[in-house]
Amino acid sequence: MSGFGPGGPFLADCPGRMAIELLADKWAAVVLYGLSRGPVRHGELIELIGGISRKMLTQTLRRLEAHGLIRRHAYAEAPPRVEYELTPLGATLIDPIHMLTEWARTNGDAVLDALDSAPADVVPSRDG
Amino acid sequence: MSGFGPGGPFLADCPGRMAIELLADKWAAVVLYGLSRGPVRHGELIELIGGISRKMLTQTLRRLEAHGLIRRHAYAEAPPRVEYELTPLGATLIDPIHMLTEWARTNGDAVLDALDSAPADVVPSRDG
DNA sequence: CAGGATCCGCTTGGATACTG
DNA sequence: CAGTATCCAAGCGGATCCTG
Repeated sequence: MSGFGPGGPFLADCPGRMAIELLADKWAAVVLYGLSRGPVRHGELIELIGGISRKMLTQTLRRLEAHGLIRRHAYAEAPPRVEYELTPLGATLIDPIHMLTEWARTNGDAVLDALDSAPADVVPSRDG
Repeated sequence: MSGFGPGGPFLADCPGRMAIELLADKWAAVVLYGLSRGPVRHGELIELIGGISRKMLTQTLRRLEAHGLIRRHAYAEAPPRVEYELTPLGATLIDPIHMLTEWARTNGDAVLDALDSAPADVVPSRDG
């Protein structure tokens, strides 16, 4: 990160931004985490994750694949079977993601508590 | 996370999702990181981050404030001065975010390398 | 300087239907 | 089953103008 020296921008153009933008995606981290135990099929991921459409899943998988984080393996069978798995590079992201989930287990209640005493016009999906 | 037992969805409805969605935002993590050294003014954040519009910054700040991660302090002066700082709760998120930046420093090149040999129709802003 | 209000283009993302 | 293509509504996000 090159730290932030007084006066200069420290956040733009640093590699950390790439990691942030990689996960600044509704589904990227969730999909990666879903693959953390081993190869999973397309349909399995749909059920596993819950709430994601096939379109978004495919789109997310393609993106992660392009970034070298996952690998796609299509079997020439009928009916077709396609499995996705983490690459060694992708596997290194599991720890940071896991830290986030750990954080949530510890501080999740505090966040929900804060949301209760919030104006509610900033947070789209609370009660509705 | 309650692990994932065979058969049931493991990702929906777990507190980890909240943390993911909290940071699954183009600017949330970046703003938090920008505040990690102490109170910063609105205008300073604009220059510090680089690329964010005032509208998005304000919006992001409001959201983080609603989640109890940052605190807003407006001084009754002329010209107006408003500073933002992490709450103790928000400060606990710095470590996980820092892990991501560390990951990027280590694996950033590998990701960029993978992007080079990618179809390029999946990754919006590479060369253009 | 901080930030609300408005307008508007563009992207996001779901639903559906179709291919292999 | 896995994936694409098309349509379309909703929201994001920038530019601009205005207030305190």
